[in-house]
Amino acid sequence: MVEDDRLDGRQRRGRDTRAHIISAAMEQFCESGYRASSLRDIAARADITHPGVLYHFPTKEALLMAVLQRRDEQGRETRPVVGEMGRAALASMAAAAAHNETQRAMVELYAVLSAEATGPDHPAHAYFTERYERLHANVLEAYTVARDAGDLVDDVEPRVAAPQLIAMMDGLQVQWLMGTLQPPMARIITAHLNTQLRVPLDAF
Amino acid sequence: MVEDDRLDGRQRRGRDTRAHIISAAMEQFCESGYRASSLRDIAARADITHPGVLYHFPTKEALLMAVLQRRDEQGRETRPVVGEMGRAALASMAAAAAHNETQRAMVELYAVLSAEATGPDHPAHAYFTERYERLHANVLEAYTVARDAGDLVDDVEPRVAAPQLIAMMDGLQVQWLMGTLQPPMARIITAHLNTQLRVPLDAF
DNA sequence: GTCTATAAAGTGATAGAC
DNA sequence: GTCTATCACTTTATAGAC
Repeated sequence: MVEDDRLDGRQRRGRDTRAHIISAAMEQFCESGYRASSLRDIAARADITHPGVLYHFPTKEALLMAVLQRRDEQGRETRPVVGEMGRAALASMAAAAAHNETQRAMVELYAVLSAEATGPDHPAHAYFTERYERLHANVLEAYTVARDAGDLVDDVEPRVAAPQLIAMMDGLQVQWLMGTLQPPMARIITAHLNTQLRVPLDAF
Repeated sequence: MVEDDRLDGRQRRGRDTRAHIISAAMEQFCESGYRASSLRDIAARADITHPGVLYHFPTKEALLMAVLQRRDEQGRETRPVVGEMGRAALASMAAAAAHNETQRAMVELYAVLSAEATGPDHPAHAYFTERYERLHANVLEAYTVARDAGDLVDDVEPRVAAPQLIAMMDGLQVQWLMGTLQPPMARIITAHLNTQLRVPLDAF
């Protein structure tokens, strides 16, 4: 019988090439965005040729979607909000900001891609509108629950506070990537939340 | 004597072709960003061929810088802050947000470009770091003056409040472009400023 | 000052060998 | 499953006519 995962010929890595390509694409998209990244750049990073990449992903766009999907699967960032309630969910947003500071490549990917995907014709446009709507719904609920629990200062309106918080996190990431941000992102987000919460969060 | 601005031959528009090209490039960059815009696209908009464009601007990068420079010259947006003091300067940020809502193309240009320009190798990287530093300095001073005039709630730290406000404005623009923002940007910014000011601004 | 023509390089994608 | 070779196209930029 023939071994199913033999490594003869050029088949060096067995079969998880697919996962390896996604990692390479992730790095490349992080550095240059989607449009400016070529399949050849990505292929080179994965130690393969570009038709090799296209064997696993029919188009460049399919590869992009695979990258975004993999990112979603491995969780983080919007996930912590789900399942937690009110004040705790808000605190986890500050934690996410702290976590982001250790993930420059990921932050870059989302900053560049979400701006690119602003145009309705961009292949990731639907992905990002859905992502923003989901995120907004989660944060809105967090503020609503916190208010109903009496955790918020009086004049905080969830419908205004939710887009504010999301915007602040996104905007800080650009300043941070640009290198023009002085204090840590988490500290700035915590300070913002502390103006809305009756009992302040612990500082980061 | 030969007329200096004669219109013989193909020289239809006299000499302000240069300005015309910049306008065309501005529109194109707005819609597609820098990297995805080709000189042919821009040339077509200016009713010219692409070598015609390259006669006036040696490289695509030079054209980009001309677009950004022209934008700075015709003022707006960061300008109102200069010369105004404290509370008034902060109010003008909310006014800028309102103004932006009538300038989708411009907002798009800056959102896409500032994310692209995050990478140190991008041709507009220096432009944007300088821009952010200048903006930060202006907003920082606005908060400092406002605080010293007793216009601010007690625990507002200018060094934290400045990046917060800038981030919120940038982040809201992405949500707005994406089409996932419910209330008007100006209202959201005004609400934020009103949590910091002793006497609230008029609503927009 | 603007054109046509073209160079030189890069793009996503396909065909077919191994 | 990955390669080489290549297609059809687009890109920035240049040369030279008018």
